[in-house]
Amino acid sequence: MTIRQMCELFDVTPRTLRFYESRELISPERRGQHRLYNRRDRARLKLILQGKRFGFSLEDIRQLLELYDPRENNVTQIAATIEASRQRLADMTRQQEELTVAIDELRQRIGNAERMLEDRRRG
Amino acid sequence: MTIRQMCELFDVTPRTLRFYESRELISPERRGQHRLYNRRDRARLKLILQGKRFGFSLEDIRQLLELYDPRENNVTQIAATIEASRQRLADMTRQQEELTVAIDELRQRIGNAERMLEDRRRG
DNA sequence: GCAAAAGTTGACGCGAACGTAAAGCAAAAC
DNA sequence: GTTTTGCTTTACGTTCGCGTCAACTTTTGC
Repeated sequence: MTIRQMCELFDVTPRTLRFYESRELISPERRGQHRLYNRRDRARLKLILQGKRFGFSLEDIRQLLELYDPRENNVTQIAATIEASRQRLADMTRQQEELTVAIDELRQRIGNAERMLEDRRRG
Repeated sequence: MTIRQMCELFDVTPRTLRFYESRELISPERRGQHRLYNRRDRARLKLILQGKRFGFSLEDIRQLLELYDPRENNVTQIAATIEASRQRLADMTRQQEELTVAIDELRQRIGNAERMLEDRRRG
């Protein structure tokens, strides 16, 4: 799959893909000079974009990707990856709890505002 | 409450508080030249920091704050605020759904990695 | 075979969200 | 009473995550 096809599939620009590659988040094969993306690359990109929506930095995401398909077989490296991942998991569970509360409150606020707006419009 | 007290309470720098003020996210009183923060300011700052953890921009957050305690009484303004807030709510619910799935998967990955690590250490 | 399209590597630019250093004022401590 | 402490504004600097040329090669269509 070419870079253009990837861009259309995931709604990103070529610049973005090359940038992620420069940060070692993806590493497509080369046919001559051109890049070729396979299933693994697509899976990684999907995770990258998801991680971004959760507010993680690209460096955080890079570490998570190590867990999802490891390149390093060093034992201490793996342990470090696990530890970093545990931290991300803690971030995510806390965020989930906060989200639940925040969503509930936001719904109520919107409801109030809607009623207030209706009152204003009538009288 | 002085700027320094705010900083300690919320673990931010004075620069950050002044920056948020310049973006009209908070507007503390003045005693002479000095800033004084009240309960309302603290509530707003709490929401700001929470919004940031959810990955919202300061501009997104500014619009949400309008909903939480409105300054504008203009009807069309209120309607716009409600609409923007609905969008944020949609973002948040989607993020919540994604988070649930992602947390589940990450837990499994960590579990796998831990078992793998144990195997390596033994053999 | 040759132009156009698609891809490549620099390199500089940019907005967001602050960091940081400089220079000054003002109340408070000694 | 002057030195320290705490806050102020002004302004330039920095990092992240790309956007945007520019200049070049490579592949593809006709």
